[in-house]
Amino acid sequence: MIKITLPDNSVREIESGTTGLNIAKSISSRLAKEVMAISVNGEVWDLNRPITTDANIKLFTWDDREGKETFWHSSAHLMAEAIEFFYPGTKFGIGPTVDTGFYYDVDLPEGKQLTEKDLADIEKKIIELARTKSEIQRSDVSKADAMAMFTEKSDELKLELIRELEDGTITLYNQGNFTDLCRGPHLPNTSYIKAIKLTSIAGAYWRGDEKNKMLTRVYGVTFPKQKFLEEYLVMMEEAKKRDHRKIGKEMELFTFSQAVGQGLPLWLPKGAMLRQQLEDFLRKVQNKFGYEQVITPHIGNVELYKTSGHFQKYGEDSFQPIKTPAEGEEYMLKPMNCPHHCELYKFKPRSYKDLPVRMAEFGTVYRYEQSGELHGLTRVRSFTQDDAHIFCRPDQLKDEFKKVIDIIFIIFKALDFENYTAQISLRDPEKPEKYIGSPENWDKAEQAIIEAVQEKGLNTVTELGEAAFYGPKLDFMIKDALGRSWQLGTIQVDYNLPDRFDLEFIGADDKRHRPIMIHRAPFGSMERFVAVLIEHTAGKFPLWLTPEQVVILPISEKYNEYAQNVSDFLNNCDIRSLIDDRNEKIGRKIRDNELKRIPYLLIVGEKEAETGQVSVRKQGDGDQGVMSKDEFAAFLNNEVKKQLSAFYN
RNA sequence: GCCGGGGUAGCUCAGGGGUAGAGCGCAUCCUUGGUAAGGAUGAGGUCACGAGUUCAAUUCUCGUCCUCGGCUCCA
Repeated sequence: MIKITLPDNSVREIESGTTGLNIAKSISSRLAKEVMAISVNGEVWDLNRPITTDANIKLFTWDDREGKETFWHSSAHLMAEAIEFFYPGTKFGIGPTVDTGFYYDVDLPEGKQLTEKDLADIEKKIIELARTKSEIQRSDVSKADAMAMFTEKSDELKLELIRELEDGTITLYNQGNFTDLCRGPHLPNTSYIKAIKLTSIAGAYWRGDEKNKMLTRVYGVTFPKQKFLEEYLVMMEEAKKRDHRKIGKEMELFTFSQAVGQGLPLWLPKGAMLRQQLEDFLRKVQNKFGYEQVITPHIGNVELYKTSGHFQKYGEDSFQPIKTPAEGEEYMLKPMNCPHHCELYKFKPRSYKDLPVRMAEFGTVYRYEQSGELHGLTRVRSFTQDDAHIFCRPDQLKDEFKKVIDIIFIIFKALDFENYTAQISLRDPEKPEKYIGSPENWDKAEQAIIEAVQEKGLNTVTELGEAAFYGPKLDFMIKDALGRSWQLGTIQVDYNLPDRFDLEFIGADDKRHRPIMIHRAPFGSMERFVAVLIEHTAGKFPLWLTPEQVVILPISEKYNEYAQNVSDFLNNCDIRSLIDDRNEKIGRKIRDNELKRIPYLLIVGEKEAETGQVSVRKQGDGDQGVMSKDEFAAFLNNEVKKQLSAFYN
């Protein structure tokens, strides 16, 4: 007999060799049906693997991440079996799970190709295979046996993987006619898988290295119930409606032109207005935090970027230098603002009493991103950073860093961004050649971020190898409508640029000292931020950001005078745009489709003219009642306040 | 940059070797004047661009540009 301990700390005595599935059965028959995996002393196991020692266990179902992963991992194997059925001789790379579903990288036989049209057949086959209720069996094998087996299949992808494994740790999983090298765990049998959707097909480099062969990656997602699949499909449809590229076009916020060039966004009037609102908002916040606005040119001498180190790092992948009539003189479109700001810092000697110096600029930069990477407004070749650089003393660093976190919180709160991930990006200790600057400075910079984050009580994940080449950073990531993660806010600690630019301040000791630089951009870039904002609000921006809010619709011309009064009033309320149906003095004629998008409609008619009132309608919310001018003022202010309250809090 | 889909009216898309289609939108007129509407008529297209095959190319082939899904990259 062995002792197992459940998550609630209750202990059960069971026979040695009992499986997770049997334990689940002994608890309840319903759990036995839903359970998908078990953790044994912290390690996730197959349900049908015998437990032979005392253990802490936890059972996982579809509701647990571990349950889903086991489910999808088995699904990947099943898909591989189906693909092998249609394309014998296919070689299999890796088939892991992702956030939603799984994929398998496959190398199809010479001359064969998978297209979207083939997916339906594979889906059918998978369901067919699932229904056979094949057991998924685990077996330990020696390295030699594993090598022999995959040599016979001449699957050099698997052989490459096996070569890197240690003898004694190699396990195979088999279901039906398919055997795969795999660590597991897996479902007991294939019948759990009830519904499948193969979502897409794409190329992917073997082992993620662009020097390697390109394999075919098939993405899929499976569910234990048909209903879950249907819900998933509906959700994806809904998500597509929120795509900022679609809404941006419909609302006439921005566009692209082949003639202007790839990845170069053109902001339409309404989009420009929206963006300006965001800039004004941030400028106000930054003013409160002691920032000063600066303005720098869009180009800079190549030498400037050689000093900063950016040219050596990115020169070949940038827009190439611009020649001038002068022999040998070259300028670059600026790919970042920092070097310009360093020069601003240097324009006069700085005292320790002057620090911190906080320079802010909505600076437009130009980066030649790989063509395949461009994506709506989230990845473009010209974008405007809400950039600022803080030059401070070492003793001010942590405090300054924390204040930047505060600014980011103000922004996220005002715009209801709750589901962000804060990520500390540190250097990759195994690839020091990727970074500039001394290890001591890197240690200091990384430590400063970690401490500031701890003191702010921020939940973070830490990623090694994600740092910028000149310093570590704290990034705020937000997901778009389709669940893709984008970096928005970023704060970076930099000891290197001050060195390279030989920045100094005079200390209280009358000696020269090196300031530390913080790079930061709460929005990240205006382009990307607007994109994410569109997807979060589905184009229903907070009132204070809405391009057009109120329409006056007089019923007949003799009320124009009254409409004019209302219009004057609205103008005083900082309402940007008024549209009137028939009064040309106020505006152009309104179109029906425009009317549908406008949040507030005022109807000014005979009754209202007599009583001095307006009928107010709110889009999606119907009649708000008949109001006097003052009542309407109060109403509108209240609406604005509702939207602003988050900011005021 | 790489693999694989696309590019037909302002938008969403159908079609297909013989001079181009729908719905929505747009324009004009009518109707309606407490209404986020109804009707009639009409204007919009070198079928992304360039070359080739052909009696004939928007359709087939190749190249270029752009775009979409991934991969790689992301100062």
